[in-house]
Amino acid sequence: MSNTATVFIVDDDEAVRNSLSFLMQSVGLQTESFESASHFLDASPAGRAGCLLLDIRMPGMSGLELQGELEERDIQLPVIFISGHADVPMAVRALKSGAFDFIEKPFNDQLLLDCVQRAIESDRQQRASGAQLDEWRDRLATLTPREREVMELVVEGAANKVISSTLGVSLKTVEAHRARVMEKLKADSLSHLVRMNVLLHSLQGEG
Amino acid sequence: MSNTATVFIVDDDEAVRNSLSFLMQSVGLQTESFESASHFLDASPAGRAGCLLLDIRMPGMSGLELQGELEERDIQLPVIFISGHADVPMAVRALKSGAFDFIEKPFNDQLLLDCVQRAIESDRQQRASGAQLDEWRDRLATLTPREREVMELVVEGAANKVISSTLGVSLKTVEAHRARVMEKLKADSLSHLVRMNVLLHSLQGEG
DNA sequence: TAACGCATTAGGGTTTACCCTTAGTGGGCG
DNA sequence: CGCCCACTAAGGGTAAACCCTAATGCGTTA
Repeated sequence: MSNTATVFIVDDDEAVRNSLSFLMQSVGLQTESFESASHFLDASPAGRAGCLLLDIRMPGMSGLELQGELEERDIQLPVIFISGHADVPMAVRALKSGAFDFIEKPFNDQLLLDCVQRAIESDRQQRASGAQLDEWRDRLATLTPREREVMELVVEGAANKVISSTLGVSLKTVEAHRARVMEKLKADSLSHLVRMNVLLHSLQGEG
Repeated sequence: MSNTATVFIVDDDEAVRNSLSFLMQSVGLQTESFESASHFLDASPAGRAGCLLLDIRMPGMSGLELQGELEERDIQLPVIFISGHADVPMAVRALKSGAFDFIEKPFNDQLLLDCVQRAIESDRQQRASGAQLDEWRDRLATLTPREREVMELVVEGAANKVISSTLGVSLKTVEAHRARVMEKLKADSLSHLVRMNVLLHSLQGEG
């Protein structure tokens, strides 16, 4: 997996791409440039770490449309918009759609580099916590329907006795399911189990 | 407590204030107008529900400065900026500082009303969950230092035996502290206790 | 059809948590 | 000084959770 941070550059103007790419490489950042949104999407950047420098006004798919498409495809990459002819509504829409920043040309080189570094760091943290959540989701997927049912009641704070009467099964059955839940989820304690679930559900509701 | 949603209007232009106020009242919204940021702050809007329509360019304290001051004072009110002479950096700064929206004059009446309704609804939900968190914080404050210490270990998943050796006290003492923790926090189960803590800590880290 | 995974039940034993009562010590306060 | 509170600790009992083993029925799949 290419986990090295990459600064993706999408701009229809070759001079701009080269300029940005040069600037990024001057501080040791790895870059990949694309002349259009569709070229970028074709390169399937899913799973790649880093950030995206995106021109907002381009022939074909616009920057805002590409941002929407990335959202659609669950490709989480911090997007820094760069535009020379931007108006306020554009900037507002971009930021409300989750853009990391919105920078006007001409820009200050150092400010852009700082912004890129923050975006990359943000992406890194996002991926770190995301990886943990993915692992939990994978483990959760290995539970049988019955086990998941028992788990939910356990997390809600129900005692085994309550769970057994709720599900209409014996106490011993609940104990068996519960033990398998703890084992499959690699939860070493009840609090661990509850924390997993709370964090999974809270992020599930947001995203 | 005045829990009715109020649309606060802060603009140095009386004509604009009247116009906005009239528009809001036309759909039954309660309004309060202020000619400057400081007048608004003097009215101590802390705890009031609703949203804030804020002109970005005013004599004295600017809209952006007022937004910062509200943040400083922990006054959480969705801010909708309204400006006739805004540039992109202003809008970017406002939104990155947490503004609910940023609207340019001249604006479409219906769009602004929709925005205000969304802001009020957002504020309502924020307050609902905030009230629960405040109650938990209050209960947490009633714990003695030792009780809090025990609670943290319990939440981390440590068994009483482990806690007793960690703190260097007897098992019985831990049981006593633990029982008082559950009682004071009105936690009816271990999962309840863990959920409280996770939610409190996750929001503590963000805000 | 045989093997497998799944859900279910069960016994027996160990460990842990929970509940109630009692009680000693040290600190701060009226 | 006496009182309240935090912290400590104990005994003793009940309930719940945890661990290991074992068995049955029921679908699906190899």
